[in-house]
Amino acid sequence: MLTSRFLRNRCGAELTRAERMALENAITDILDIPARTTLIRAHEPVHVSTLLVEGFTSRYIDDRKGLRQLVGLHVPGDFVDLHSLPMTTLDHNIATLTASKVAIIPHAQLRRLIAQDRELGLKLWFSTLVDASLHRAWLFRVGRLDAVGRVAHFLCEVNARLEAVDLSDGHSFTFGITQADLAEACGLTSVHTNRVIRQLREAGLCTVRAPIVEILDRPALERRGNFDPYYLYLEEKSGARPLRAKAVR
Amino acid sequence: MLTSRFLRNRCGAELTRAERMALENAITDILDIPARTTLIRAHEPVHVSTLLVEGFTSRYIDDRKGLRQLVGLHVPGDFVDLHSLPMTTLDHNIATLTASKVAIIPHAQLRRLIAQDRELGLKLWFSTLVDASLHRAWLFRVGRLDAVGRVAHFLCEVNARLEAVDLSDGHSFTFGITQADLAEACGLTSVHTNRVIRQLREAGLCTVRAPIVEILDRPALERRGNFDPYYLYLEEKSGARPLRAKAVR
DNA sequence: CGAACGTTTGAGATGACTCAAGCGTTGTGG
DNA sequence: CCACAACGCTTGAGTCATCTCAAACGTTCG
Repeated sequence: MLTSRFLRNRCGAELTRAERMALENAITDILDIPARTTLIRAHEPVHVSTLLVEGFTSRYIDDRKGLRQLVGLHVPGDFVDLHSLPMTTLDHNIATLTASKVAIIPHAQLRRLIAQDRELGLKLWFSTLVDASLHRAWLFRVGRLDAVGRVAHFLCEVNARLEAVDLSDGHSFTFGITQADLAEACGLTSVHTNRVIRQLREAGLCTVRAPIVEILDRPALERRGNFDPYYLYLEEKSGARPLRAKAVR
Repeated sequence: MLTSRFLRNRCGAELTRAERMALENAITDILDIPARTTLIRAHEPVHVSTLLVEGFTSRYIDDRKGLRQLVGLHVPGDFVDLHSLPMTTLDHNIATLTASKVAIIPHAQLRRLIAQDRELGLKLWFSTLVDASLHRAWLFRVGRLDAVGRVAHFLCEVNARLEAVDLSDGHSFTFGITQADLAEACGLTSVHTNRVIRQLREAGLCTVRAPIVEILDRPALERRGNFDPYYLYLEEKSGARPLRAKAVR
């Protein structure tokens, strides 16, 4: 099923069978998109939402001189532009990084689904908020970590997200982006990113080669990147997530 | 009215009189909170949402060594934790920067409002997505701008947001945060932030002194910070916002 | 085979950091 | 009402991480 990875393993927001069918039936188009293709341009009105089925896409913001900052990455199962539903136009661009397959769901369909099923509406809302949570983790990464830490944190995140949708076994995964992409995501230059990758390899933490990333020492890599997966809102493998304390106030 | 600044001047999402009244009536508490007080701790379950009425609050993430990255700032009129409604726990902490007044609305009330009024639900969703949009702009700032640019961009943002809620005349505003706060928001050290502020002053762009920020040359400051206010989703002063092109696909 | 693209490496420049000290307010208790 | 502690701001000097510029190398693909 095209939607089978959407909200997979997301804590408390997993879709019911009925919800998944409803979403599946709302799909009006399935498209194959080549790598490096812009899907959505900032400021232009949007009337459909795009569910990523295969491949990787990025959100990015350009400065006046053409320097680009990646502000988000999407993996299969993510809605890349669900937020266009309440917002109607976006503040950033969305483009494929690798060749991708996407499913199209018109906003009109989504509005109908939400009207019929309030729970599904809340889950869609939830999924856009996970994107916001990712943004915050990216801010932490870029604002507070050194270059090695940033790349380590980023790779830990991608590994965890792909693991949640069965595209990583936790130790290696296919990730066909360039070092320049990695650099744009981490706020580094591609030259320095290259050196960072070498350092990670020489430290025995991970290897990044062509389209394969191998995590050699996951605990050490997570430590180096100050990585805590809480922000991904994934289901804990061992039952309920530990709720640390009682309510505030 | 306590809610009068919520979504004020937000493009296409301004509340109707009825919606505002409904929200106002859902408030169960009004609290005065001193500066530097934690409102919400990451990972703890939340059952109410908090609307900021006066003062400034921040969202932040700590690393293992206690280094802090601000990942968000809230000004009067912002819901600081509306996203706790679909998410139930947060991935980050929220604390006051200055003495603040907040209004409390229980999640149960919000759920009731959304069930009664789908449009209001979409507007609440919208307001959480503006936060996400701010995160993206912060990522761009921290990932792609130099120190002077980051501070310039940040001050432009605060000025524009305060202007939208009538707390800035566009040229100066009260903003009682420390240089250390500014540094944590921009991914800099406080020492360097101090030097940056001097540079901005000497270049005649703005002054930051005690609780007052003065914008001396707004166009130049916005240029220096690569600032484009689109991402704030504010109402254009002169009628409709220019929609650059037709729909995608 | 050659062009295009991505990766790798080197050398030098520089922006931001660290450490350290001094200064100016503000608030508080003797 | 003064003294002093606490806090935030300011400045200097030296260091280091990352950037810039430049060139070489290896694949892939037409």
